[in-house]
Amino acid sequence: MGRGRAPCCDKSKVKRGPWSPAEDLLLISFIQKFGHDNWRSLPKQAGLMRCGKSCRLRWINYLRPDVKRGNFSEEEEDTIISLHNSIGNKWSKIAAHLPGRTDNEIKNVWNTYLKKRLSNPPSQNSSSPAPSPSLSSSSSTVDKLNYAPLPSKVAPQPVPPPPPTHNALRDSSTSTISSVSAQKYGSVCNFDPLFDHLGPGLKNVLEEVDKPNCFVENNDAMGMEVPLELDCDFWNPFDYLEPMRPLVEGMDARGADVLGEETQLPGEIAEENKSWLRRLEKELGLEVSGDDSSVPSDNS
DNA sequence: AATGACTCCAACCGCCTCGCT
DNA sequence: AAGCGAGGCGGTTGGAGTCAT
Repeated sequence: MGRGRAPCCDKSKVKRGPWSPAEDLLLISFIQKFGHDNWRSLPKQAGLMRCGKSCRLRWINYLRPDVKRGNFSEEEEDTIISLHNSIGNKWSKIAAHLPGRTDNEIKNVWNTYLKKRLSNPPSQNSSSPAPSPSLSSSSSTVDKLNYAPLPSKVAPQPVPPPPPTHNALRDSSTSTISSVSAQKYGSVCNFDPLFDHLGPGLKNVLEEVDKPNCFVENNDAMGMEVPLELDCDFWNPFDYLEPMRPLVEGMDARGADVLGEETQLPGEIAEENKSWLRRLEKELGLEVSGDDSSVPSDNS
């Protein structure tokens, strides 16, 4: 009589293992449009060959706009230790005290780093303190799959400034980006100058993500609105893609001028970014645009 | 250069809880 | 009250990257 738990999905028909960028984009796009009322039915509706649980986990642990990545601060570590002392392995409860951190991440940090540190405290005056987990992670698989820069142990990358907030974008007097012509950024899909250089495949993917809900193109001032479903300031698909977009001097991670002046003429894109686009298209298995034949096909 | 041990963390698994009927 | 389905949680694992030899 139905004893035993029904499997959450037909495991023979679902894809498992690491998520591809294209799957991430599908999931993000769907949740932006429709939210996630029903995780079980979500993958089918979104066109994902994934288990609902897997989608939920991927969203919560990685794709949510408010997920904080990178080093745990000392305060955060202290909070974890202190809460763990009092409530034990209640990772979700601990995570509730650390905005932007997920239970899974906290659990991993505890198991791989904090637990060891506590059981084997660094000797007094040690000149080689135990590395923080994020610092020791270097550029592992994780970095490859997460589409977000993590500090490297060897040569920490400069962390790009956070994306401009929705309000900042609206405020033409303060936004560095808004110093560029409103015409250029008037439409959401054109927000990133790189859009002009996308091949058709990547353009379709990114526009699909951006168009319906990430912003609404009503074009007063900058013409941008945050979707009702997402309580976030700003989301740019470029921030989530792998390989990581190269940093170009004088520009932020999305290629926007960070100096308050236009370092590039409208429509001009750093070669590094063009090359990055081509690699991205190849990686995603999309049609590679041909407007840039000068870019070497491989090895950066 | 090769390779085996170790580290780390995303993803999976299965149980628990909760809400609905 | 009991059964069921779905979401949530915590433990565990797989495998890529790094380090040591």
